[in-house]
Amino acid sequence: MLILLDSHSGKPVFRQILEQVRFQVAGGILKPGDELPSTRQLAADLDLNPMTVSKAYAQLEQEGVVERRPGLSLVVRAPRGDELDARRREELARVLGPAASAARQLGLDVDVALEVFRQALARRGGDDGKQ
Amino acid sequence: MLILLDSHSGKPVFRQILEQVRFQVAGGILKPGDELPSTRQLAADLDLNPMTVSKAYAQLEQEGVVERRPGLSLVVRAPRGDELDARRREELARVLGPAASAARQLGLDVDVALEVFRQALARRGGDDGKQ
DNA sequence: ACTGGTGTATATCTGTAGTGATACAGTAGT
DNA sequence: ACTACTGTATCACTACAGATATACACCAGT
Repeated sequence: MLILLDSHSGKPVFRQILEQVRFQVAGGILKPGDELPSTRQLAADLDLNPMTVSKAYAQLEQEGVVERRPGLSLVVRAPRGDELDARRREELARVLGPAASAARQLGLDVDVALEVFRQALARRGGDDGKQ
Repeated sequence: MLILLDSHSGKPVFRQILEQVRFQVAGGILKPGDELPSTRQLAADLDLNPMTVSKAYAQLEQEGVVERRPGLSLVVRAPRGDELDARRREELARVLGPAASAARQLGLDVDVALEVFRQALARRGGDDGKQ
Protein backbone atom coordinates (compact mmCIF):
# COMPACT_ATOMS: atom_id res chain seq x y z
CA MET A 1 0.00 0.00 0.00
CA LEU A 2 1.28 3.41 -0.94
CA ILE A 3 0.76 6.35 1.33
CA LEU A 4 2.39 9.65 0.58
CA LEU A 5 2.72 12.15 3.35
CA ASP A 6 2.92 15.79 2.48
CA SER A 7 4.62 17.28 5.49
CA HIS A 8 3.91 20.87 4.58
CA SER A 9 0.31 20.47 3.53
CA GLY A 10 -0.94 21.59 6.90
CA LYS A 11 -3.15 18.54 7.15
CA PRO A 12 -2.55 16.35 10.18
CA VAL A 13 -0.78 13.12 9.37
CA PHE A 14 -3.41 10.74 10.69
CA ARG A 15 -5.97 12.47 8.51
CA GLN A 16 -3.79 12.12 5.45
CA ILE A 17 -3.60 8.38 6.07
CA LEU A 18 -7.31 8.20 6.70
CA GLU A 19 -8.21 10.04 3.55
CA GLN A 20 -5.79 8.25 1.29
CA VAL A 21 -6.93 4.81 2.38
CA ARG A 22 -10.56 5.80 2.14
CA PHE A 23 -9.94 7.25 -1.28
CA GLN A 24 -7.99 4.25 -2.54
CA VAL A 25 -10.74 1.92 -1.40
CA ALA A 26 -13.45 4.02 -3.00
CA GLY A 27 -11.45 4.26 -6.19
CA GLY A 28 -10.78 0.53 -6.38
CA ILE A 29 -7.02 0.74 -5.94
CA LEU A 30 -7.46 -1.22 -2.73
CA LYS A 31 -9.81 -4.13 -3.31
CA PRO A 32 -11.92 -6.09 -0.84
CA GLY A 33 -9.76 -8.65 0.90
CA ASP A 34 -6.56 -6.65 0.54
CA GLU A 35 -4.61 -6.49 3.75
CA LEU A 36 -3.42 -3.29 5.28
CA PRO A 37 0.05 -3.16 6.81
CA SER A 38 0.18 -3.44 10.58
CA THR A 39 0.15 -0.24 12.58
CA ARG A 40 3.78 -0.67 13.53
CA GLN A 41 4.77 -1.60 10.01
CA LEU A 42 3.19 1.47 8.45
CA ALA A 43 4.39 3.61 11.30
CA ALA A 44 7.93 2.45 10.64
CA ASP A 45 7.61 3.09 6.91
CA LEU A 46 6.32 6.58 7.42
CA ASP A 47 8.55 7.23 10.40
CA LEU A 48 5.69 7.84 12.78
CA ASN A 49 4.44 6.69 16.11
CA PRO A 50 2.24 3.58 15.87
CA MET A 51 -0.48 5.40 17.75
CA THR A 52 -0.87 7.88 14.94
CA VAL A 53 -1.52 5.07 12.50
CA SER A 54 -3.72 3.30 14.99
CA LYS A 55 -6.01 6.27 15.27
CA ALA A 56 -6.45 6.44 11.53
CA TYR A 57 -7.12 2.70 11.35
CA ALA A 58 -9.59 2.86 14.21
CA GLN A 59 -11.65 5.42 12.42
CA LEU A 60 -11.49 3.51 9.18
CA GLU A 61 -12.89 0.49 10.96
CA GLN A 62 -15.59 2.56 12.55
CA GLU A 63 -16.55 3.87 9.14
CA GLY A 64 -16.85 0.32 7.90
CA VAL A 65 -14.25 0.81 5.19
CA VAL A 66 -12.09 -1.83 6.72
CA GLU A 67 -12.68 -4.91 8.82
CA ARG A 68 -10.85 -6.44 11.71
CA ARG A 69 -10.13 -10.16 11.58
CA PRO A 70 -9.57 -11.94 14.89
CA GLY A 71 -5.84 -11.95 15.40
CA LEU A 72 -4.76 -10.67 12.03
CA SER A 73 -4.33 -7.36 10.37
CA LEU A 74 -7.04 -5.21 8.86
CA VAL A 75 -8.58 -6.14 5.55
CA VAL A 76 -10.54 -4.01 3.14
CA ARG A 77 -14.18 -4.85 3.60
CA ALA A 78 -16.29 -6.18 0.77
CA PRO A 79 -19.01 -3.66 0.06
CA ARG A 80 -22.26 -5.11 -1.17
CA GLY A 81 -23.26 -3.96 -4.62
CA ASP A 82 -24.49 -0.42 -4.63
CA GLU A 83 -22.66 0.31 -1.45
CA LEU A 84 -19.46 0.97 -3.37
CA ASP A 85 -21.06 3.54 -5.60
CA ALA A 86 -22.72 5.12 -2.61
CA ARG A 87 -19.35 5.35 -0.95
CA ARG A 88 -17.87 7.05 -3.98
CA ARG A 89 -20.62 9.61 -3.93
CA GLU A 90 -20.08 10.07 -0.24
CA GLU A 91 -16.38 10.57 -0.82
CA LEU A 92 -17.05 13.16 -3.47
CA ALA A 93 -19.64 14.88 -1.33
CA ARG A 94 -17.04 15.19 1.38
CA VAL A 95 -14.76 17.17 -0.94
CA LEU A 96 -17.67 19.08 -2.37
CA GLY A 97 -19.13 20.23 0.93
CA PRO A 98 -16.72 23.11 1.50
CA ALA A 99 -17.11 24.22 -2.10
CA ALA A 100 -20.87 24.29 -1.70
CA SER A 101 -20.78 26.49 1.36
CA ALA A 102 -18.26 28.71 -0.39
CA ALA A 103 -20.63 29.09 -3.29
CA ARG A 104 -23.45 29.98 -0.95
CA GLN A 105 -21.37 32.55 0.88
CA LEU A 106 -20.30 34.09 -2.38
CA GLY A 107 -23.93 34.50 -3.23
CA LEU A 108 -23.54 32.58 -6.44
CA ASP A 109 -26.58 31.18 -8.12
CA VAL A 110 -26.99 27.40 -8.07
CA ASP A 111 -26.92 27.22 -11.85
CA VAL A 112 -23.80 29.33 -12.03
CA ALA A 113 -22.09 27.17 -9.44
CA LEU A 114 -23.02 24.02 -11.32
CA GLU A 115 -21.72 25.52 -14.52
CA VAL A 116 -18.39 26.34 -12.89
CA PHE A 117 -18.16 22.77 -11.67
CA ARG A 118 -19.01 21.40 -15.10
CA GLN A 119 -16.15 23.40 -16.54
CA ALA A 120 -13.83 22.16 -13.81
CA LEU A 121 -14.81 18.59 -14.65
CA ALA A 122 -14.17 19.16 -18.31
CA ARG A 123 -10.83 20.78 -17.73
CA ARG A 124 -8.23 18.12 -17.52
CA GLY A 125 -5.44 18.95 -15.14
CA GLY A 126 -2.86 17.60 -12.78
CA ASP A 127 -4.35 18.85 -9.55
CA ASP A 128 -4.62 15.80 -7.35
CA GLY A 129 -7.02 17.15 -4.81
CA LYS A 130 -4.67 18.02 -2.03
CA GLN A 131 -4.53 21.63 -1.12
CA MET B 1 -26.57 45.06 11.69
CA LEU B 2 -27.45 41.80 13.35
CA ILE B 3 -24.78 39.29 14.19
CA LEU B 4 -25.61 36.18 16.15
CA LEU B 5 -22.82 34.34 17.86
CA ASP B 6 -23.21 30.68 18.57
CA SER B 7 -20.80 30.12 21.38
CA HIS B 8 -20.89 26.35 21.25
CA SER B 9 -20.71 25.92 17.50
CA GLY B 10 -17.00 25.27 17.61
CA LYS B 11 -16.44 27.96 15.01
CA PRO B 12 -14.10 30.75 16.00
CA VAL B 13 -15.90 34.00 16.70
CA PHE B 14 -14.07 36.12 14.16
CA ARG B 15 -15.03 33.65 11.45
CA GLN B 16 -18.67 33.78 12.45
CA ILE B 17 -18.64 37.54 12.06
CA LEU B 18 -16.81 37.25 8.76
CA GLU B 19 -19.24 34.76 7.33
CA GLN B 20 -22.37 36.47 8.52
CA VAL B 21 -21.38 39.80 7.05
CA ARG B 22 -20.27 38.17 3.82
CA PHE B 23 -23.51 36.28 3.66
CA GLN B 24 -25.67 39.30 4.42
CA VAL B 25 -23.94 41.29 1.72
CA ALA B 26 -24.24 38.50 -0.80
CA GLY B 27 -27.86 38.05 0.11
CA GLY B 28 -28.70 41.73 -0.17
CA ILE B 29 -29.57 42.24 3.49
CA LEU B 30 -26.66 44.63 3.63
CA LYS B 31 -26.73 46.96 0.65
CA PRO B 32 -23.94 48.96 -0.97
CA GLY B 33 -23.39 52.10 1.05
CA ASP B 34 -24.61 50.63 4.31
CA GLU B 35 -22.31 51.35 7.20
CA LEU B 36 -20.92 48.71 9.48
CA PRO B 37 -20.70 49.41 13.20
CA SER B 38 -17.29 50.44 14.47
CA THR B 39 -15.01 47.70 15.75
CA ARG B 40 -15.41 48.89 19.31
CA GLN B 41 -19.15 49.24 18.94
CA LEU B 42 -19.65 45.73 17.63
CA ALA B 43 -17.12 44.39 20.10
CA ALA B 44 -19.11 45.93 22.93
CA ASP B 45 -22.39 44.55 21.60
CA LEU B 46 -20.99 41.06 21.29
CA ASP B 47 -18.90 41.34 24.44
CA LEU B 48 -15.62 40.78 22.63
CA ASN B 49 -12.24 42.33 22.28
CA PRO B 50 -12.15 44.97 19.50
CA MET B 51 -9.23 43.18 17.92
CA THR B 52 -11.37 40.17 17.21
CA VAL B 53 -13.80 42.30 15.26
CA SER B 54 -10.96 44.17 13.62
CA LYS B 55 -9.53 40.98 12.21
CA ALA B 56 -12.84 40.03 10.68
CA TYR B 57 -13.23 43.51 9.22
CA ALA B 58 -9.71 43.52 7.84
CA GLN B 59 -10.33 40.34 5.92
CA LEU B 60 -13.66 41.63 4.65
CA GLU B 61 -11.89 44.65 3.28
CA GLN B 62 -9.22 42.52 1.69
CA GLU B 63 -11.91 40.44 0.03
CA GLY B 64 -13.41 43.60 -1.39
CA VAL B 65 -16.75 43.02 0.29
CA VAL B 66 -16.38 46.21 2.20
CA GLU B 67 -14.60 49.50 1.67
CA ARG B 68 -12.75 51.81 3.95
CA ARG B 69 -13.59 55.50 3.80
CA PRO B 70 -10.96 57.98 4.98
CA GLY B 71 -11.77 58.71 8.59
CA LEU B 72 -15.07 56.93 8.81
CA SER B 73 -16.35 53.44 9.38
CA LEU B 74 -16.56 50.69 6.85
CA VAL B 75 -19.23 50.72 4.19
CA VAL B 76 -20.48 47.91 2.02
CA ARG B 77 -18.85 48.25 -1.32
CA ALA B 78 -20.75 48.75 -4.53
CA PRO B 79 -19.86 45.84 -6.76
CA ARG B 80 -18.69 46.99 -10.16
CA GLY B 81 -20.82 45.00 -12.54
CA ASP B 82 -19.57 41.64 -13.68
CA GLU B 83 -16.05 42.21 -12.40
CA LEU B 84 -17.14 41.07 -8.99
CA ASP B 85 -19.08 38.14 -10.33
CA ALA B 86 -16.08 37.02 -12.34
CA ARG B 87 -13.97 37.10 -9.23
CA ARG B 88 -16.51 35.01 -7.40
CA ARG B 89 -16.50 32.40 -10.12
CA GLU B 90 -12.75 32.35 -10.03
CA GLU B 91 -12.81 31.86 -6.30
CA LEU B 92 -15.26 29.02 -6.57
CA ALA B 93 -13.32 27.39 -9.38
CA ARG B 94 -10.28 27.35 -7.15
CA VAL B 95 -12.12 25.31 -4.53
CA LEU B 96 -13.79 23.15 -7.12
CA GLY B 97 -10.64 22.09 -8.94
CA PRO B 98 -9.56 19.47 -6.42
CA ALA B 99 -13.09 18.12 -6.21
CA ALA B 100 -13.19 17.71 -9.96
CA SER B 101 -10.02 15.67 -10.07
CA ALA B 102 -11.29 13.62 -7.15
CA ALA B 103 -14.44 12.86 -9.08
CA ARG B 104 -12.36 11.74 -12.02
CA GLN B 105 -10.14 9.54 -9.91
CA LEU B 106 -13.17 7.94 -8.33
CA GLY B 107 -14.41 7.13 -11.78
CA LEU B 108 -17.65 8.95 -11.26
CA ASP B 109 -19.74 10.00 -14.20
CA VAL B 110 -19.99 13.73 -14.91
CA ASP B 111 -23.74 13.71 -14.40
CA VAL B 112 -23.43 11.86 -11.13
CA ALA B 113 -20.79 14.31 -9.94
CA LEU B 114 -22.97 17.25 -10.84
CA GLU B 115 -25.90 15.68 -9.04
CA VAL B 116 -23.81 15.22 -5.91
CA PHE B 117 -22.82 18.87 -6.08
CA ARG B 118 -26.40 19.94 -6.57
CA GLN B 119 -27.33 18.09 -3.40
CA ALA B 120 -24.44 19.64 -1.55
CA LEU B 121 -25.64 23.06 -2.63
CA ALA B 122 -29.16 22.30 -1.50
CA ARG B 123 -28.06 20.99 1.85
CA ARG B 124 -28.15 23.86 4.25
CA GLY B 125 -25.67 23.82 7.03
CA GLY B 126 -22.71 25.47 8.52
CA ASP B 127 -19.97 23.36 7.04
CA ASP B 128 -17.31 25.88 6.31
CA GLY B 129 -14.67 23.60 4.98
CA LYS B 130 -12.62 22.95 8.04
CA GLN B 131 -12.81 19.29 8.77
C1' DA C 1 -5.06 71.70 22.62
C1' DC C 2 -8.20 68.75 24.37
C1' DT C 3 -11.68 65.10 24.22
C1' DG C 4 -13.87 61.25 22.38
C1' DG C 5 -14.21 58.85 18.70
C1' DT C 6 -11.92 55.71 15.15
C1' DG C 7 -8.55 51.37 13.71
C1' DT C 8 -4.83 48.22 14.59
C1' DA C 9 0.27 46.59 15.48
C1' DT C 10 2.43 44.04 18.84
C1' DA C 11 3.05 40.84 22.32
C1' DT C 12 0.94 37.61 25.39
C1' DC C 13 -2.19 34.20 27.16
C1' DT C 14 -4.78 29.99 26.53
C1' DG C 15 -7.37 25.95 24.79
C1' DT C 16 -6.92 22.26 22.13
C1' DA C 17 -5.81 19.18 18.27
C1' DG C 18 -2.11 16.34 16.88
C1' DT C 19 1.57 13.61 18.09
C1' DG C 20 4.40 10.75 20.73
C1' DA C 21 6.43 7.63 24.84
C1' DT C 22 5.25 4.23 27.66
C1' DA C 23 3.08 0.28 29.20
C1' DC C 24 -0.29 -3.12 28.97
C1' DA C 25 -3.14 -6.99 26.69
C1' DG C 26 -4.09 -10.21 23.18
C1' DT C 27 -2.90 -13.94 19.47
C1' DA C 28 0.03 -17.30 16.73
C1' DG C 29 3.65 -20.24 16.36
C1' DT C 30 7.40 -22.93 18.38
C1' DA D 1 6.25 -21.03 28.51
C1' DC D 2 8.56 -18.29 25.55
C1' DT D 3 9.01 -15.25 21.55
C1' DA D 4 7.48 -12.14 18.30
C1' DC D 5 4.21 -10.26 16.59
C1' DT D 6 -0.29 -7.71 16.82
C1' DG D 7 -3.35 -3.28 18.67
C1' DT D 8 -4.29 0.41 21.81
C1' DA D 9 -5.37 2.86 26.47
C1' DT D 10 -3.35 6.32 29.07
C1' DC D 11 -0.84 10.15 29.91
C1' DA D 12 2.43 13.89 28.58
C1' DC D 13 4.34 17.11 25.29
C1' DT D 14 4.07 20.52 21.63
C1' DA D 15 2.61 23.67 18.28
C1' DC D 16 -0.61 26.59 16.67
C1' DA D 17 -4.94 29.15 16.14
C1' DG D 18 -7.89 32.16 18.40
C1' DA D 19 -8.75 35.58 21.68
C1' DT D 20 -7.12 39.20 24.53
C1' DA D 21 -4.49 43.32 26.82
C1' DT D 22 -1.91 47.02 25.98
C1' DA D 23 -0.37 50.83 23.65
C1' DC D 24 0.03 53.63 19.80
C1' DA D 25 -1.59 56.61 15.71
C1' DC D 26 -5.13 58.97 13.31
C1' DC D 27 -9.31 62.06 12.63
C1' DA D 28 -13.36 65.24 13.88
C1' DG D 29 -15.53 68.52 16.68
C1' DT D 30 -15.24 71.91 20.37
